[in-house]
Amino acid sequence: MSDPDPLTDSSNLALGRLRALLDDSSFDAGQRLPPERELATRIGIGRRALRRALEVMEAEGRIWRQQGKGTFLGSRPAHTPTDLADLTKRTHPLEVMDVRLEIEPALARLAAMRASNGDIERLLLLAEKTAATSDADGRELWDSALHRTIAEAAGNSLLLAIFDIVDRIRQDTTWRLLRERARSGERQQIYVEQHRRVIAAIAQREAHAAEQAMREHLELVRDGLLTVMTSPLPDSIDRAVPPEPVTTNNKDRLRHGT
Amino acid sequence: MSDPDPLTDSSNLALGRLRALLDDSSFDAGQRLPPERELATRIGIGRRALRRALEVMEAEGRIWRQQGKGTFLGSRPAHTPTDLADLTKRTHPLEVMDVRLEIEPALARLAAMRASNGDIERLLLLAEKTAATSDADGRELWDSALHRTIAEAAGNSLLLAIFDIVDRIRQDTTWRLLRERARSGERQQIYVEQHRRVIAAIAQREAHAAEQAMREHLELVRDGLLTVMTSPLPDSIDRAVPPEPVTTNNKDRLRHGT
DNA sequence: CCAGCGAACCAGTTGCAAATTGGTTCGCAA
DNA sequence: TTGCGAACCAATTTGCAACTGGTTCGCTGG
Repeated sequence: MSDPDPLTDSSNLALGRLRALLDDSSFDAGQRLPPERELATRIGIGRRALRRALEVMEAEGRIWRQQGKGTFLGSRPAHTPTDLADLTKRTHPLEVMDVRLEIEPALARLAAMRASNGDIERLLLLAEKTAATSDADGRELWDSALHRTIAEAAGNSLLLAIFDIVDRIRQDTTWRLLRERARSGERQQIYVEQHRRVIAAIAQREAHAAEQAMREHLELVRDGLLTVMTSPLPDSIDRAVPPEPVTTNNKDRLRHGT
Repeated sequence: MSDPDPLTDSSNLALGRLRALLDDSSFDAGQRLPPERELATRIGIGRRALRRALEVMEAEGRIWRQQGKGTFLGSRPAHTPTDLADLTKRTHPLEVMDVRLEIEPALARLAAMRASNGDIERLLLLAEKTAATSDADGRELWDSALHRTIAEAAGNSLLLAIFDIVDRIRQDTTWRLLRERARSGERQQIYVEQHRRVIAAIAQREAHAAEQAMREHLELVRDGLLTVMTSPLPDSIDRAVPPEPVTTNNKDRLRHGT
């Protein structure tokens, strides 16, 4: 084997000076470092060498960088609860199903207790529509509308908002193929029947039955997802590319060996 | 009683012309109307009269307006799931407690199954801290940290994000007094004991016991909230002003009677 | 050949000023 | 009293400039 990782002389020099600067200077945690261009001239070294050194320190977790913002000491601050846009990057389908299994049976139970007659009318209508639709897109739309109507009928605005969050993540485009495969075939018919059962329980105000029916439905959906995820793919379907790591430092990489 | 609502002649005229313009013209649903100033001159009427007419149509649900954006046809679009900033305006404490009762027992159960030993160490430490603190602020902080640590230990990032959303709403400043009153007195000691029980169940990996203990805890918290909300206030505490309706159309109101 | 450098360009972020819009007040005139 | 125009206030959008890290390029000196 060749040398594991020979930093170039210049980068080594930069790394040393950078550590010295950060260790004994007045930089506090969380503070922004000077921009790379300035830092490079101050240390007396080129920007490329500096960036290699910064990359090392970022890998060590001592700094973090973001394009357009700057380079900061310490570890990347935790996500605030409100930035849900990229939640889909940090979760995965099974987590989502676990959450649905916690929330939607409760919604069904509440709906059975609090749904208005108008809600129930709409639910019955949706059940028909779902059963009558054959194309994949249509099924998905009606199914989604059905579950959301139940969530609305539960009459808890906060829980509805949470349902919407989960639903938006669930509908993420990158999981579209997954959903389609999980829904195909004979499973769809069972889903329709399960929907009917949930709605019937809600219409008859049987809270416990509604909760249980919804739970059984979602458990089957989860099982379908599991089956699809663990069974091999037919060759015709091209796999999605695996997601990139958060930082896209594809260049300026340290060279290994020769 | 006097006349119920005599629209002024000018406003009536404006309303008629506006309806005509909207009905037979090429304005599609969701489209933005021309600005009021332009619309006023085009119809050939003053802006005040136009605004009265627009107010009527807004009340009818045919249009909606927003300062700085414009006037739009159709009904106000539904809230997107991502704008959580004002969720606290649309919910209320009992809804929040209902949601917590759905989510946190599940979190406790998952935590019992998946918590690392490090998590459990932290939980035990937090239980001590909570018990040892006496001031209200401190209790609130430790309590919050305790519940969140359990949520973290559950190992479901999506559920954790949802917990954070609910927790942020729960901590809304306008409910601060409410929380303080609900926590006062002998209830606090029971809470500490309940926390201990939840943590013990998690530490011993008793999933069902953890879930049940958390549920009992939250039910007591909810009962405390109910008690506080239904019992009369001492006179010394000034009540918060009731929230304003969404739109602040306090002027240009149609005049009733004489 | 190549490690290192500076320069230039790309892309994401921030801040600010201007423009636009609905919301409101005011004075004037018929 | 009623309606109008003008002016101002406040929320929102838009465009731009400046600055940042990310990337590519060509040059230089060994």
